[in-house]
Amino acid sequence: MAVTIKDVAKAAQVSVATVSRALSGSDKVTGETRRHVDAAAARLGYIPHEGARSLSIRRTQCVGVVLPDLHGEFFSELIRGIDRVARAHGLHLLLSCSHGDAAEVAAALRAMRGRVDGLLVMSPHVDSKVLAKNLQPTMPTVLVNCRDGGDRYSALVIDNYGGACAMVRHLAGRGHRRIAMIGGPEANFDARERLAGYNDALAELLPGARPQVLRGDFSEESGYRAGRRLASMSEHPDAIFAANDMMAIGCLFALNESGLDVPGDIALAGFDDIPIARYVSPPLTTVRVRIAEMGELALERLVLAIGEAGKDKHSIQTLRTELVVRSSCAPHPAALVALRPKGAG
Amino acid sequence: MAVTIKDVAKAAQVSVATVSRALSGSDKVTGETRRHVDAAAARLGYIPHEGARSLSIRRTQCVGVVLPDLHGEFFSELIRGIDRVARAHGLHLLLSCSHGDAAEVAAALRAMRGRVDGLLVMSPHVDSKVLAKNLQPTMPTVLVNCRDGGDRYSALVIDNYGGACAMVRHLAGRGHRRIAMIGGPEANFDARERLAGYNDALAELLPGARPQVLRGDFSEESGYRAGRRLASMSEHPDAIFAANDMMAIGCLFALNESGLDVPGDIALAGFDDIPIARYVSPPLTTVRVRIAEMGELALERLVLAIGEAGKDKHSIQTLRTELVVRSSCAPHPAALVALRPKGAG
DNA sequence: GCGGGCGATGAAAGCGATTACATCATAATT
DNA sequence: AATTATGATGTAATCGCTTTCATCGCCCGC
Repeated sequence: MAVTIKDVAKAAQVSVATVSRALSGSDKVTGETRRHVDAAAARLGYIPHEGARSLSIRRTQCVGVVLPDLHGEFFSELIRGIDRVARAHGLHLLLSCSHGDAAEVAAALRAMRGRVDGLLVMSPHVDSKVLAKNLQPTMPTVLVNCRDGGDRYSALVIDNYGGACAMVRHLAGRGHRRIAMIGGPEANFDARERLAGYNDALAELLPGARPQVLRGDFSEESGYRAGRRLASMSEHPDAIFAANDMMAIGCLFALNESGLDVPGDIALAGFDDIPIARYVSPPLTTVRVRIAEMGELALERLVLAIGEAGKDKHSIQTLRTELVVRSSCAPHPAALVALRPKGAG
Repeated sequence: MAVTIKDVAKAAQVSVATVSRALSGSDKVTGETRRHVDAAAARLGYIPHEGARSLSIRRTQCVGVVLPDLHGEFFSELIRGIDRVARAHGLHLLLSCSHGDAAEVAAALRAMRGRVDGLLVMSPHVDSKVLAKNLQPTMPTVLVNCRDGGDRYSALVIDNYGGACAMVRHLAGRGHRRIAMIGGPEANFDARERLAGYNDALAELLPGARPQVLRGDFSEESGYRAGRRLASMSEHPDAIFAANDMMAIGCLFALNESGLDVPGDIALAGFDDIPIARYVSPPLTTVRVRIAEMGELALERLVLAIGEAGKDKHSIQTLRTELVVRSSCAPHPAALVALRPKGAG
């Protein structure tokens, strides 16, 4: 068995209480005693048992993070933001991912009990009932990117709707009329909001245009399939708005394979602004979500909630998005003629 | 305070021991008692305190993961692999990152004591002394991608040397003679090995050629700078081998900006095969490191070590790399002529 | 010289679980 | 019917630490 505080006490010929006091910063111990204890601890290679410590002080210095998945840049960025704040507050991260399964979310939440001081939960597909059932009511919790927590939890949500509207406005502004969308998974909260933004903006800006939505699931593969279908249509759209960047990229490859040039023949836009978006060619016009920042804000919020311990306000904070114009969406040829009759470029 | 096992015991009118037995699977409790206890637990919304449980059973079902950073795809992939195995074994992940600082590594390691059953440490820059000093000797530990652990720890390393040799061989085989390298950080273990592979393979395959190495630090930015310098040379190399993909991509942009065509004017290769490598244009020829697989293997190894508890063999396992040929490295024009005098497409 | 205050230390009671061991009723054995 | 085996339950120790409270010198002022 590893060396415990008792061993140190014995070695230093003092009581465990004194060892505890001596090691945990300056309480009231003589300088000499402290040196004695420190020496003994060092000699034995004593490392405090944080688990026991947590149990005793009822504080773990850990926060739990429950994510739907770990695949891809989105989560990488999110975790990075979370980590940044965690380290600033001396918190450790207990990571769990649910793979989209409600039962796994439940298991993860329960497993966190007694291990963490607070919880960051992102699960765009579970309702608050699951949370209520598997979370102690006193556990400080911040929901990331799902509004379903109702008034029981604080939440941080992306302005998916506004971002989608902005993109449609941008495309329409460039003269595109037939704007198709590749949607995300039906059950996904973000996907639904983005779709709603698309539909509403389209109805408002181009009253005549009929929305055209292809189903996708946020994967590159599904974007590719959608791209094939769009390319094979007798009359393809002017512009394609994919509900996330990975699908946009899949779509891009499909279009290229079909001999369609982006942005020459067709405009293409995504959502998220994952790092890859800058690197594909043409670079992707997209809606930037400051993912790392979302992680930061979420944890800041949680730290606050932990501090307030119960007297928590349950705010919902919306994260603004930002249109990032790159070269995958050129103005529509017709619009070009209309706007610049002299034919620049 | 949250509801504890005592509350359940009181509610079910049995002892805490019985509650414990009833809830933790079928020990020896009457069916009726069990139902009673279950009902009480459900009614109170009891969720066991895993921290206390861990202390008692001396098992946390957690493994600690100490990484140098969380930025980028490499770690994302690594964590994904780790997670896959963790979930298969019912383990949770305690994540910590050291930002390259030895003191932070030390702090992270100490903070893990009593919280985890084993440790996965990746820190290409700290030596084994830091580990020895801040780790209880009994803590099962697997080092990822640093060989410095000596015989005290098990380790998993990438075959950086072999991969670099293979790439040089590939480039030389395509007729390139003046092959430059953009190196990684000097202190980094991987970077040194890749450089060694480059030097040795070059010496062996092209005895006349003088190695040309530019300093980089694995960042896209540093690759960009190196690319500018290479492009501005009076006589630029035939081929550039970057020590990782991000630098290769930075370099690619610099070359394009300078009016050099890849692969027309110059061949470009990377190392790692991060997902982006497929998406840039031209797609990047690179050395694939199965990063997720490395995470998986590392944790598998750790799980084994935890099981064996002390009687651990301290193996060093090398992870093979794999040449991935894409279109960023065309045959050298001279070689083309030499090999295919008829001038095939 | 003596009681009070004070500051350092130790003893012991938690924190919330598990589990060895004791207990006690009931079933089985002779 | 007496005794033992059996099996469910309770009691209490334990995990490694913190912290309250009691104790015990020691110094001070009167």
